[in-house]
This record gives sequence, structure tokens and C-alpha cells, in this order.
Amino acid sequence: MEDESGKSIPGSTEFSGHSSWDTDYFFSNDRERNILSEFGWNLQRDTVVRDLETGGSFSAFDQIELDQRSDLAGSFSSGSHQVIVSSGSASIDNKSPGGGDAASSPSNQPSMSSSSSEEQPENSTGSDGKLPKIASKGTKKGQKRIRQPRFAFMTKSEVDHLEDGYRWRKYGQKAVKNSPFPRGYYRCTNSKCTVKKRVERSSEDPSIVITTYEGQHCHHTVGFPIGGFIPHESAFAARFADSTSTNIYYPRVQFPLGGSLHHVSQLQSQGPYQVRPELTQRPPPQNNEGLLGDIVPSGMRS
DNA sequence: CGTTTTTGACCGGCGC
DNA sequence: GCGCCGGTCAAAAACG
Repeated sequence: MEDESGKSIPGSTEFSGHSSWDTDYFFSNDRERNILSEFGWNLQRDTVVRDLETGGSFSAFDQIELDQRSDLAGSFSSGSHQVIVSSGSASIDNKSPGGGDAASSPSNQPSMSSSSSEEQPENSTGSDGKLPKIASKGTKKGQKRIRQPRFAFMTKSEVDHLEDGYRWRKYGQKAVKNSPFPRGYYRCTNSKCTVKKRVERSSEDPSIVITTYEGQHCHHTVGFPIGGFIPHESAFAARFADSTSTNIYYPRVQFPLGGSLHHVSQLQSQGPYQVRPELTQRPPPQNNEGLLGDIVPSGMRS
């Protein structure tokens, strides 16, 4: 468990290449993982979690949750609530066009990292740009799509598509600028579910897989009866609000500490963790393999 | 034969 | 206004 003990990635493996991520939280320590595990997110030691909250998504949550988030934000960033609440004003893209590209606003783009060479590996540039030709998705003209909460997981793994208890169907793949690795786009196979996820490898550390989830499942996992998926913001906020005494998370936007923002030290630890290829297809009967399969929040199901 | 993956085209946002 | 780029579509191929 104490794999990362002291190990620091030589090349400082950080999220450098992902400066555009609307990141709010970034977990990289055992302690942080422990907290997550209390949610039922039994993350592998090689996993780092990031909450890619977006401004637009807040409209989907209660005010209470917002408040809690504010508290949370203030606890570590001296009241820079915007960091959390609006994801560093990263993307309130459900506003009018032009104003929505807040994500690209210079203010929230600290030195970010050494190699900002990589542009938006995550899109966030507010260019969610989709609006499928088939306007069946309820994306009417004038009202942009509200981006769902996003969470990214960095995992050291040989396989790209990590098992998470849900069934996904790939609907696209694109080459990532400045990265030799393509990015895969997946959608939950449940027709009623709009959750999507992107999978890509870190161009800096090919052994790391970055999985970004967007949205919340409206159904249970296939292999995990305890259903639920990404805990609601409220859960997050509440939990963290409780442990404000410790620096559980780091608001990237608030820590322009020259690239050293987040060292995913544990990532470089060669934990025995690895997902078998077969598992990528079918959810395992038990929740010990999956990266997110364990994510099924235990207390979620109320 | 039903489902998933592959892959090129297309769309819309954004920067220049 | 144009080109770039991320994200999505959809037809065909692949798979089990």
C-alpha cells in the first residue's frame, strides 16, 4: 500500500499536459485515497483522481451542494471559491457563446506545467462543440449543452480501457495533438444513460492511462448490484468539508507552483495492479479488479 | 445475427 | 473569414 512512499517521478509526472482540464481535485496520496475509499471508491494505488467539475454542471445540483463546495473551496484556497465552485471559472460554457470559453481565460491558466505543449487533451477549451447533426439529443439551438460533472482517473495500466463495472461502446477515436496516443470515446451502452468517457494515454508517461468520465449513470453497474457511480458532488463536498483540516485535495488553479502541482508519485510505483484484457469486455464478478468498479459508492445507495 | 469497433466525414467553437 | 481542433456521427467491417 505504501508504494509511493517517497518515490517521486523522475520527470515529474504531473498533469502538465493537461493544463486545460477543469480540475478541482487531484488525489495523489494514500490519505486522499482513503478518503475516497470511504465513498466506496477503492482506488488502486496507482490511481489518481481528478474531479473535472465544470461550471455548467452545477445547474444540475442543489444549492446546498453548491454551498458545501464553496466551503470546501474556501478551506484551502483562502476563499477562492471560484476554484471549486466554478472550476476555476474553467467552463461555464452553458452560457452564451464567447463567454463560455472561460476555460481558456488566462487567469486560470497558471504556468500550469512545464510542458504546456500539449494543448487541450481534454477539450475543456469550452469547445465542447458537439451538437450532433441529429438534433435529437435535445440540444436546441441557442441553448448549449450543459456539461456534466467530469472526473478523471489516472491509472498505471497496460490496458487502455479499464474495467469499471459498466458496459461501454466505443463511438469514436481521435488522434491527440502532440501525443502519439489516440483518445478513445466511449458511451455507456445503456440507452437511457448519457454517461461518456474518454480514454487516453499520457503522452508523458505512456504507462499511465487517463480515463475521464462525464455524467452520472442512471442505472447500476452490470457486475455490481450496489449501483451508483460517481458520488454526487454533495457527497464529495460533505466529505471533504469534514476533513478540511488536512490538505486532501489541491485546487490546481490555485497552485501555480511551477508545475509541481501534482506529482502523481504513486503512479510511477510499479504496483502489481493491472487489468487483464478480458476484463475490459466483461465486468468481473467481484470488485477487486476494476478501477472504478470499486467506485460504487457504498453509502451511495440510500 | 446482434452487437461492438473502426474510421473517415462532419459539425461547431475558438484562435489568429 | 479561415483554418485548426476536439468531439460526434454513421456506414461498413469485425466479432462472438
